[in-house]
Amino acid sequence: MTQSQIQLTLPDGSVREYAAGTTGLQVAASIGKGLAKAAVVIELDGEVRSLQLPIDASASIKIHTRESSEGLMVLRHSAAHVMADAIKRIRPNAKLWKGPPIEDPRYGFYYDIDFGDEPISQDDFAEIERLMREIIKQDVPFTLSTLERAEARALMVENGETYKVAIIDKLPEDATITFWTNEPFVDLCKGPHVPSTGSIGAGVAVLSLAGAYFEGDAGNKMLTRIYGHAFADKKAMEAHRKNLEEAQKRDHRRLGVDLDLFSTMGDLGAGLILWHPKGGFVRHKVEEFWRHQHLDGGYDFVNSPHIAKRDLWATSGHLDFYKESMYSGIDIDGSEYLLKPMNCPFHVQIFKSKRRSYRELPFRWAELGTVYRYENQGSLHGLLRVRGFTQDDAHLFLREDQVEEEITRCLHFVIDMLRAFGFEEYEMNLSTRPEKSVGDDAGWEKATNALRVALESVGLGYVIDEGGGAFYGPKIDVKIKDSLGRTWQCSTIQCDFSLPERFDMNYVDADGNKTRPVMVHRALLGSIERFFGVLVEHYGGAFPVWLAPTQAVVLSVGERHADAAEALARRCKEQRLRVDADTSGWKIGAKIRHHLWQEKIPLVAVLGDNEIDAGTVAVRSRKDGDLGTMTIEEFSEMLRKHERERC
RNA sequence: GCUGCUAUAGCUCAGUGGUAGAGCACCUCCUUGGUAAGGAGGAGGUCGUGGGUUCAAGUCCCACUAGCAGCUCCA
Repeated sequence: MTQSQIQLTLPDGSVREYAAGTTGLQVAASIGKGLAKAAVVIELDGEVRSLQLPIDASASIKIHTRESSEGLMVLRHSAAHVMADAIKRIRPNAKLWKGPPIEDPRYGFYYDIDFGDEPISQDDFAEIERLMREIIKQDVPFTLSTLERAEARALMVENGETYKVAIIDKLPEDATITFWTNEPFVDLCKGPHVPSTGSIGAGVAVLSLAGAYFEGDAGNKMLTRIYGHAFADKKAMEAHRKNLEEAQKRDHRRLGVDLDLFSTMGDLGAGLILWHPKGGFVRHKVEEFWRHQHLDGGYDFVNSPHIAKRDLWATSGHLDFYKESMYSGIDIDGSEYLLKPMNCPFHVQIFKSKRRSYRELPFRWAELGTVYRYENQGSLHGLLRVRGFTQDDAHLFLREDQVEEEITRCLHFVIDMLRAFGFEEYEMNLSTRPEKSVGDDAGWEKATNALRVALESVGLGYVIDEGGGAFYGPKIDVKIKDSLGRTWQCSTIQCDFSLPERFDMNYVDADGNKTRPVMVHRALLGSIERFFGVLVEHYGGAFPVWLAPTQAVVLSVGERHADAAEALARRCKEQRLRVDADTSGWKIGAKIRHHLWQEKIPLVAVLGDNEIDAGTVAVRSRKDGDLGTMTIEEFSEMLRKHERERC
């Protein structure tokens, strides 16, 4: 093989020979015309690269089409350039900062721009999109160029791109400064890009606009971030829009109003939740289940007040670390009391209320404790981010030799609990020691190891979040995936080296010596408010029979069936089944539509002449459709079965 | 907290300085029905709150409160 020949290994293992300097596009074309057309980028020895660049050395090669996630990332990056190009045409004085694609495929790409005194609004989106389509239609090639630092700087100064100049000035001495051009637009950029604007296709849209701090620092000036999205084709874009609509229909804030579950408005203040009777009932069922699980799991229940003297929070360290998110004091008899942001200091006080022996450990103390934290107004969000919420908190006080087993138990406990609510997929994180932290290396090592052993025992895989631990100890976070594939963080298991020290906790060990217990914080559902919000979105408001505030409605067909319907509902209620009767004058079709589809009640039981004669009901399920007729005994047994089996 | 947007009936929304509107929901009546909307009528609003401009403000301006999309933060 001469030096001017290179060998490219395809993903299927076959090897092809090309002249050095052949472009990715030419390689794709040599494999197939269709591939050349669909290709947007290649991967050479794992590095994603533009198709239009020459390949100089032998490598393994993979050609990504617009369908692959790598291909879409590049497509979106290129679309960001086209959007910037379009924006500069209507706002020539706008200064560009950065415009990357976004890893999470729910979002596409954005560009952060300083519009100065010529702001942009949503009304401009249509024009930006029109210009983008025009640029895409013109099929302008994306070309790479490299400039000397001085030239690069001069070019950006000339274009008025002060932010880009700043980026250049920050680049290391030996950095290669590259630009990508799609005439007439030039952008300081590493690439890679699609071959030409035409490759972006018709699946683009400008979607929203928001503020974003320069360099992501809240101390800096705020720029305008414009979000867009790009897909392989128009159809995929439409599918994405449909998805967004579906998510919107499931939005717990909307369902909270529609189904009369809870409210956040009213005159009580931001981030505070009113639980209406129906939401309150679901919460009751969740908490009832939670209590039963904890009793079975060897926990004891404790309770603590909402306020405590300032000193308690000074000792615990909360005042040092979280002062700005704690509510200001209440004066009681000349002492300052603070609203509790956490339950742990109280549980520590319970531990300290008497001398503890190693024989008593482990303690597993659980509390549904309501805490208050000041959250920035702008981050409040329905039930998911609030200022007052109830944690399903528990603290374990352990001997060192119990840590590994207890943490493993905890993690299994979490999974069992989440499964009951239909969450089957998890993402687990192990967060290790951050820079600013307390405790010694050996302690961190031991605790982190105990968490790792627990994670390995459940065998669901995990990701290490280096330095992501709390200042007082390492932690495991469990994220759940809902029915739309979105992830939510609820559960956390955290080791704590700080509080036992700060509160000088100890127990008497087998040798009669005072010994520090190990403390573990854990929350399974996290915040009941937040978990309920996730649950509403997960089920789309259609709670399963065991959780539903109303499990079934008996529908009378005509006036003469009203008494029988009322009687049946009453009989069910006597058996603690949550069954109502609808004896209104509506037609049967309208009743079914209302209860099953609008109120999202799991079951309806139709009662007319036929059923009364036979002593049956005609049952229809929201989930499974027509269940046919069944005796009243069979009907109530079915409800009881759902209740028992939590489905 | 920051940037932008928003606030009209229980809900969704229309109303571009000159006497507050629709659909759904609600109430009443008619209809007494057979598996995803029967019909008629009625009631319901200090237009988020407080200031200002104007002969006149739901509409324009300012502040506050609350919400939305992000950003920052999240023990």
